Amino acid sequence: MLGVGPRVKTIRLASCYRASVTPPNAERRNQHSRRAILRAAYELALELGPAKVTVEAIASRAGVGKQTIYRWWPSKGAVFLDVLEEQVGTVSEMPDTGDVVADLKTQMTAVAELFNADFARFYKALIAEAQGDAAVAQGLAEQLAERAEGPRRDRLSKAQQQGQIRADIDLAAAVEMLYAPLYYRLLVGAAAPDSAQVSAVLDVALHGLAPSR
Amino acid sequence: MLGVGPRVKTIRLASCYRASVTPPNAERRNQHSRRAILRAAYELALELGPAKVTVEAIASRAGVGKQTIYRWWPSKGAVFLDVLEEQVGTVSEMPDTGDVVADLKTQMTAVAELFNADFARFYKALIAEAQGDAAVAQGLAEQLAERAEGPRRDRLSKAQQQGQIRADIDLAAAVEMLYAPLYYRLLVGAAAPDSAQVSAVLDVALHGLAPSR
Amino acid sequence: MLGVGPRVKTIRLASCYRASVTPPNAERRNQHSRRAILRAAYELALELGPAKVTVEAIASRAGVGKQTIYRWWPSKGAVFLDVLEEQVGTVSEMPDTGDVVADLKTQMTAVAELFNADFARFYKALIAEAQGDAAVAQGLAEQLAERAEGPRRDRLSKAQQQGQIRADIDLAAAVEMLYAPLYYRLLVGAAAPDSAQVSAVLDVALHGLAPSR
Amino acid sequence: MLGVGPRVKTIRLASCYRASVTPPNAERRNQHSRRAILRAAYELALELGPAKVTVEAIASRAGVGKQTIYRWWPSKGAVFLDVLEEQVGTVSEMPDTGDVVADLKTQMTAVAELFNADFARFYKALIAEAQGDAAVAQGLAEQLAERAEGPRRDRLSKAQQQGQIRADIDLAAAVEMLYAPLYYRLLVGAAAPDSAQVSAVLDVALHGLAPSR
DNA sequence: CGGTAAGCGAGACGGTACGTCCCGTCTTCCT
DNA sequence: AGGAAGACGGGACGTACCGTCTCGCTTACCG
Repeated sequence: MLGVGPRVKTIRLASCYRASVTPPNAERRNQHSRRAILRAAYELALELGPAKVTVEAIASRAGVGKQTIYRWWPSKGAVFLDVLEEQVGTVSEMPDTGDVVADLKTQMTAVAELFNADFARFYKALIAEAQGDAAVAQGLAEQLAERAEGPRRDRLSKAQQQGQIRADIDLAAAVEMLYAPLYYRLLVGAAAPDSAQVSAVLDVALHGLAPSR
Repeated sequence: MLGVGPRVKTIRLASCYRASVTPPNAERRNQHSRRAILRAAYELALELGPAKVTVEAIASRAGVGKQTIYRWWPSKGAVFLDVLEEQVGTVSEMPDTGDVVADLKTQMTAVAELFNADFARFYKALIAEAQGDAAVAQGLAEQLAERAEGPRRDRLSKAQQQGQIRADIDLAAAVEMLYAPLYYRLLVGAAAPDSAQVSAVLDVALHGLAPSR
Repeated sequence: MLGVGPRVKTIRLASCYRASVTPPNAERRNQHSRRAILRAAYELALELGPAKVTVEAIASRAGVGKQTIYRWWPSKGAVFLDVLEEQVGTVSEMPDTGDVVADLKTQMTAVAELFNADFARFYKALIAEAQGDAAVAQGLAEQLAERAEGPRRDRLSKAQQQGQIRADIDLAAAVEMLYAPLYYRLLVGAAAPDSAQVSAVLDVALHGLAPSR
Repeated sequence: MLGVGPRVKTIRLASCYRASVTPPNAERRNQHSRRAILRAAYELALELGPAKVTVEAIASRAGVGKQTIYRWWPSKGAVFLDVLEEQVGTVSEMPDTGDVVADLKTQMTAVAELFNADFARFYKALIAEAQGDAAVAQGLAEQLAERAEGPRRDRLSKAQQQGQIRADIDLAAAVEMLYAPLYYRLLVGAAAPDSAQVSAVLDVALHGLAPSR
């Protein structure tokens, strides 16, 4: 019957990456298949919308065996995470013209536009996936912290040193306040993020809610 | 003999047309079952974590036929939305002591605590569900807009009239800036929201990033 | 909120068009599973009686996924038909001692006994299934014609050539007359078939109703 | 919840008719509903084919509440049995012209025609139902014995007394031999019964298989 | 330079959950 | 009280995917 022969190569370890005793040899990995899988996953997320992408559909679209996916990624969400890494390079850089307000406006607007584009469907799929898969959640958080929040915090830090920003500001909180509204609208809001929102947020963030003395 | 002839496969629902059907008579609805279903859905979301709750488990836990769920809700997410409506009444009220900053701190801290409690797992399940179900997404957005953002905006509006807040502030943006960081951490951040975050956010929000003249 | 909008109901499969799909690869079929399924179906038909056997019970008893049944058989009845094919070999052979009357008595008694044994419950289940499934009905008829009636007709034909049976007899009708009473009692009669019935039938069949000249 | 209030009026007794402690008052029975139910059951059996008729469909077609069916019949099969009683009167009479062979041919041909007509679908539905419902099986057997076999046996008996049939014939077996082939073809045969079959059967039955001395 | 072991495509397998249909019981309201 | 209507708890249906497991087939390395 099925299952005879040498088995139990892998030990289940749900929330953690790869636990096979004989991991696949990465050097022999077929890069063509890898790219086809990432591409298919991205396309399908755009086409079908978040949460309707299946592993079988990815494999089929990529012209790949299902096992090839499971050999290299522990879950569908992990594939999505890899896709993300390839897609978001574009907006993770922070411009630096010397004018921090202008730079923030530039970059926040770019993010808002990204969240309005096709990419939004994919990103929502990934975040939904993360709610049920701790490894994906962690990967997403790390990606966000290192690739997105880091440069933003650095930019604010520089501005702070230049005196464009108050010295006693908690920069992490500042970054969250500036960008979280964009994520909020993406994930739970009725409206999509736009440049009007960016302007309003920047206005409040710069001058504060308190009336001027 | 059997099985000869062309293999057939039925087409996915969506590609067949749909016809409306007499809706169930709401007056005869069994309120006991309704409550048992909402209760079971909430408990299971807490116990199993987001994305592992099944309709069958809800029905079984509630001592109810599956059809009774499908009769009254179009999807699992819709059940979650109804649960939400029953659960969040507690934090949707906005205190009004006359001191808007103190009130915000009180209420934001309450929300942060809620997002740290069991409720967080449930809320994440709901938001994940919303990514794949447009009706749930819309319901969630409406719930948020009407029950949560509305009172908050109203409170800020009153404070604005009292001169505690600048007159030229976009209140919707302000509310988003204050609360979005909490949602951001709940859904995508590495850390959970806490009172330190609340303090930092309020500090930035009140006095702004710009250095005092 | 949720659930507003027109209630919808999906249309029954039959009214949607069907599309053929790649059939499974018969070479890779797991013979162990196949046998376990046939065995489980037979056992359950005996234990639970006709019409209480479910596909889920067969799959569970066989230690098999439901899909493995649906992959290889179009319906529960088709499984039963395959079981039949494996079970009835025993009584489909026709003895040939040279004395056609003795041979008929031997074989008809064997059939009567089969219809009194556990097998009867199974056979009734199959025939009931056939009433609602044209493919099963056809398969059953073919099985009967080829495996049962054929050899019987052949035996009578040989006897006819040997002068043991009138030359102008319609052999198909003769076979039906001899065996149909057994099926009749199995399916609709109050009493079960027995050797007394066999004797009575043979007596009438041999010498006819008409008084001797 | 459901099920509070006075309950347990009826005791389940699967294989037996009616076991309510307070049976309904037959005098107050709505004869209009009764007829509508029988009529709907018959029509649906013809239209949908055997085994696809549901109680809900009968109730709906008859413009009747489901409970009205369950109040007066223990099962769907019992309804079918009642329908049968109304439908088969026509062919249960046995003609008596004095010529038993002619009479048999007349009546067997009538039965064969009935089994070719729409009625066949209904009758097959009933017999299929009987395989899974002992009460229906018993009712069917009784109906058959009393209404069909009885008159036929009586006719043969009379012919026997008149010397048209051998004195030492087992009349029950004779009746079975004559009519069982018709049922056989109806239920499991490939071909439908017809007048050619009737003639062939009568030929064999009258003169026997054995060669004339 | 031919053997062998890995990655690969394909897809069958044991499962779980889906959303639907229908069962037989029940409750409500109407006649 | 009987009946039309239909909500209810339950259970089976046939389908979609899951993640695991063979199968042959390249393909690249190694003896």
